[in-house]
Amino acid sequence: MKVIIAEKPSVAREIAKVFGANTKKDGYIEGKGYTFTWAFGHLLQLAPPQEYGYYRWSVQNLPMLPQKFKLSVRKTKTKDGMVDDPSAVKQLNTIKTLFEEASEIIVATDAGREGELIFRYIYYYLKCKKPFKRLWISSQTDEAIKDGFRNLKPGSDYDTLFNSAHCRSQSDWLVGMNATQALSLASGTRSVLSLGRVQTPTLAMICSRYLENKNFVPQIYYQVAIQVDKNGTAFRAISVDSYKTKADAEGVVNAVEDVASGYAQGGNILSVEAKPRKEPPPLLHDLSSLQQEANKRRGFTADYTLSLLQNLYEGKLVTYPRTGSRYIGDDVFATVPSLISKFTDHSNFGKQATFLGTTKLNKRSVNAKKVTDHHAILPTGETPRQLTPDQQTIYDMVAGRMLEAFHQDCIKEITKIAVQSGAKFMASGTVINTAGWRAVFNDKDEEKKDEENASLPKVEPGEQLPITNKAVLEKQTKPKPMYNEASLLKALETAGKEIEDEELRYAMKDSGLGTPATRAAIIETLIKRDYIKREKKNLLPTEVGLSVYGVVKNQQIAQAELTGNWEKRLEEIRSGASVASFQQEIQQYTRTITTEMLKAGASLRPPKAATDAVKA
DNA sequence: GCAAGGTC
Repeated sequence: MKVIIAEKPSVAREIAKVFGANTKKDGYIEGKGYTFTWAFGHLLQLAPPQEYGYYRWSVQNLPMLPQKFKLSVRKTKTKDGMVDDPSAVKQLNTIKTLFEEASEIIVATDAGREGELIFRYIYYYLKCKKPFKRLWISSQTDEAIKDGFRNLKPGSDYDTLFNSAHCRSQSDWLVGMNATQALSLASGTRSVLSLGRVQTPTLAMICSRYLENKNFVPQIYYQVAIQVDKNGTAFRAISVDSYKTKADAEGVVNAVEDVASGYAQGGNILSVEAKPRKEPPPLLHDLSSLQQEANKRRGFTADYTLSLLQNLYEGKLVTYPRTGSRYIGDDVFATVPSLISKFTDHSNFGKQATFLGTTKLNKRSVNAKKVTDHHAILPTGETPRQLTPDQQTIYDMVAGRMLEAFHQDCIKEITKIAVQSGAKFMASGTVINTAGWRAVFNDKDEEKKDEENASLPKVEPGEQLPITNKAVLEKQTKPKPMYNEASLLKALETAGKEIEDEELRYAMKDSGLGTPATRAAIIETLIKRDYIKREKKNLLPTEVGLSVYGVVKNQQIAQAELTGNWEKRLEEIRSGASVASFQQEIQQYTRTITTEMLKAGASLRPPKAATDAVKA
């Protein structure tokens, strides 16, 4: 019997369906001589410190450098503390039994570093010796699955990928566990002051932006606005120059030849420029872009959006949610027309779905090379029933984005009019000629914000028009805004883009900080540690967060570069480089950061603890 | 009591 193991039940079900296997058992599916089982993500993790004899938090134990790492069942929190997650224990037992009966194992965990780790940890934990082959596919259409099974790879082809995954895992443990204990112990408080490769740079970003914003000194400057009239249609133009003092601006405003000053037609049209601009549709959503959009439009937290999506996914209404790709392959694209046709009766965008049925689809979101472990989020075509209002919101964002992504370009005309009257003034306006993809949601709000003159009247160069109003505008330079969940998610995705070292920047180009699946959890961790808090839509550091930032801000652990550096080394390991030298470096860094935190953490001691320390 | 990674 061959056993196929997937990363999650949904994938195992898809594969079983292609084989025509449909005998459902507890924890697996049987049929056609195969058994299809699954994990629930990581069932196993690197064992916590106490399993190496580091029973209590103590400076004497630091740094904790286990000779050999152990694996233990994923833990879950109960009222009696951390216990083995019962669902993981049960599934592991199922897998164990199936592996014992197997002649061969086919590994169908996600095609990536963590997918490899999920399987190998299970395989080694169960001390399994059965031969295994690797299924390597990035979409779950019937064709992709069949094709993948015709091209099964030897399991050993992925040994170096496992090595890089294992190194990632161990390095995060070593640096995170040790730095956390060191800082917490040194601070003398009883609270946990956690540090890690991802959470600490994230905290640093929030704190540094907060301080930059708070210490920003706004500069006041002035501009002059005039109102020009063309046959009863007024438009506003702003001085091209800005002025340092109010007096300068008043000088300019006084020179404007407006009607009130006795000039019937004092506005001289210098030039009119009208340029058409094509605006291609947005790409399909990945998790992060959807979280950002839901936060902007509805104020949903990243965590809440993920949980709504998970509900929809479990209800088989949307495809896999924790994807980092905004593209689909040609195989999935082939199913898009029929997916779109399911929305022709939709109350909001039925009309656009019907229209798309009659036209050539835009293929901007179709690129198999940019599909990684999973493709972009799509509706499945199943009919939703009884969604909560928030679930409906998210579902509509997924479905609506699909319609947008395959729709036509939006064609705009951007008009700029230059007016001379004492000084030079400019008016600009945007007119949408063909809505294209923008017809789907028909949201005008977003654009109106920056385009005050949505449309401008037709004028010709050389025309002399009356100026019906004029005023001095007082303006201020603005600081970069504080982070909110949307802008932070974006920043995490693109973290590393500004790294100077080209190699490190390259190593991070496809990753950023954290992964789509973990970014929401990182934000929640920082909140749980009392490092940051939500205030209205913003994420602001607390006193604790700022003082931890003060201690670590110049350390490597607070820089996105650390991830870039690791990614570069991990990629080298994946292509065959030695594991030992990277492990040596990590051990050395663990010693360094532990010493540093034990020293620097003392500055976090509360006044009483500090006095006690002096007495002692 | 602690990381980051995955998922119900």
